[in-house]
Amino acid sequence: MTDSEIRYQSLLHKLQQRGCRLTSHRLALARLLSISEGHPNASQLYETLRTQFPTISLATIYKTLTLLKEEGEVLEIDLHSDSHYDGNKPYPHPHLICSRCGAILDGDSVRSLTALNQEIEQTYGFHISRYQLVFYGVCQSCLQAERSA
Amino acid sequence: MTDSEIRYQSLLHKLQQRGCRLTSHRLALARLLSISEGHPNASQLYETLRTQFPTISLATIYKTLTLLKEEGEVLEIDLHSDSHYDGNKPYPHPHLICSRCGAILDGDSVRSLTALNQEIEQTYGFHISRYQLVFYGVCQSCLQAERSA
DNA sequence: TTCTTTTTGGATAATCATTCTCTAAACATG
DNA sequence: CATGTTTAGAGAATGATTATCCAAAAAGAA
Ligand SMILES: [Mn+2]
Ligand SMILES: [Mn+2]
Ligand SMILES: [Zn+2]
Ligand SMILES: [Zn+2]
Repeated sequence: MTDSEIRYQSLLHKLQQRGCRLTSHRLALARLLSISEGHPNASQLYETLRTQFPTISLATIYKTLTLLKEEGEVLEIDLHSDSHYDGNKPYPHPHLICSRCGAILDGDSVRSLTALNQEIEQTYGFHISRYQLVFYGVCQSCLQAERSA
Repeated sequence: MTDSEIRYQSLLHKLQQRGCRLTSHRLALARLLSISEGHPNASQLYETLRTQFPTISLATIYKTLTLLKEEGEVLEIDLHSDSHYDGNKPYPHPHLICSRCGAILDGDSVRSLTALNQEIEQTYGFHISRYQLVFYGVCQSCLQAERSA
């Protein structure tokens, strides 16, 4: 069983547990989220699904995303113009956004994050329940392309 | 000269440098930003100013905020529903948002932030130009109020 | 100063992501 | 199959933000 299939089953399981009807639209969205490497927004999900399901509505995308968010199976990333979604790593983790190519990259695998969280809790007596960390700049491949040009 | 007056003069200076007209509306907004301890959003600024300047428009607030953002004198904090603004610390710094009382607190004075930035640049070969870090949770005073209750 | 030309502040209208509402379809039960 | 209940999802509404455009202010000519 591949990673994305495990993810897909997990999404379905949570929807079922909640007693939601597993319609073809919802199944297709869950699959798309589980196979998406990037971090699509609602419109991108909509446009992709519309080719196979011409009658699907944007509101259905939003409502199902909200369900999956509430079940902790999808992470919402609030950006300036809209929200993007991560269906593979539904826990808080840093994201790197390239201002050249627009890519939204995962920035987990940083050790110093736990230290930062601890320092915040200690310094400010603040009890953290969740965080959102976004870095804006230029990604590795864009930097390399620039250098070799 | 108080801190907020220094800040006020700095805002005015940048608007002048840019060749902007220093209207009463703009002066009032600059002053309000410089004396605000919290992190108001556009509507809050609007409502506050409207008592003294009944003809001011929300669009004027937004346009002046954009000017000051471009001049690096105001930091915009993108949150889920709207943007909030910091006219006193216009450089990126962490914010702590309390889900009980709604306060948006400054979370500068954390040493581990530079380590995190360095780790991101090294691990991912990403060139950071700016970041936004928001912690959600419960603030110190709300925790204390809860304990003593 | 007075008239003309140019700039731009800011009120109003438009936009667009997101949410609300309500109908029609799916489900359960007898 | 009939009848009552739930809910998916299409279309309408909302609300923060942005674009447009007119009037007022500045600049320049005479
Ligand atoms: Mn991610
Ligand atoms: Mn701040
Ligand atoms: Zn890039
Ligand atoms: Zn609080």
